[in-house]
Amino acid sequence: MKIATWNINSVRRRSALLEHWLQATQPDIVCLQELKATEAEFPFDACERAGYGAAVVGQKTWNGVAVLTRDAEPRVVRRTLPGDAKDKQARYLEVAHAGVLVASLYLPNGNPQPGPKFDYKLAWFERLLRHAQSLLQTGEPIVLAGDYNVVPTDRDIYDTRSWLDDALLQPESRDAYARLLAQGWTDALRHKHPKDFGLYTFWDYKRNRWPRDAGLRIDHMLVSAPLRPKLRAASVHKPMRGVEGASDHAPVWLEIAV
DNA sequence: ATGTCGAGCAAAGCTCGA
Repeated sequence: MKIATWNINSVRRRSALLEHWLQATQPDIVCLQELKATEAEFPFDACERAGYGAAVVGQKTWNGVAVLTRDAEPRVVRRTLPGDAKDKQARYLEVAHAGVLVASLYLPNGNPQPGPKFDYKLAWFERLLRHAQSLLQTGEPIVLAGDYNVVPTDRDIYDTRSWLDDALLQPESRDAYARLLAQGWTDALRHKHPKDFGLYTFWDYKRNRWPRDAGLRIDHMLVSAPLRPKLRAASVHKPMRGVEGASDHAPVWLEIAV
């Protein structure tokens, strides 16, 4: 079984690209982030042509997450991250499919820091930590996939110099991610490539960063203990960053033995 | 500070967010 996650950076701008990519790669489950669209604006038709059903948590202009399932309608488990009923940002969606619980999450960017946006990021992270702990305690096969907006270590970035003040590299952000892993989650991509440098998922549009391969690893797939021994492969679909009209993120995928 | 995208507002170039 193949599961993928992709920060698509506007699902309307890239609906044709999404359709072609689905047809070419055929993952069983796909998590999308940064739809920049409401549910009404979501290209259900393009997904359907590629053979996918879709569940969408959308919002006008910003954020937005979705989960697509091949040859099936997704069974939605929850549409919000628990812990703050006043938080209306579309950043979390949980679906059950083929015996796996899959979450598509879009953690707040947090820039500029310090400031209210960074505070929101850290508060969202604490909510995720609490919910992830309760999910782990079920003992079920679970994948938490998405754009975490965290560069876990200096191995996950080309060079830290121009990013030292960025919210993605702050010690508080990295500490929260480390505490999440310490609960018992496995970072699938890093687990399969423990020593690799150049394992990136995001290349900023600015400053010629894609041609220079000046990337960051911020899109992660965390799997629960029952899935860890079943992990066959995990990788980045890097060519998708180089196509005409690309998102600034490449898809990440993993394969589980069934 | 810079750089490049995408969306929104509204009719063109700005602002915001990333």
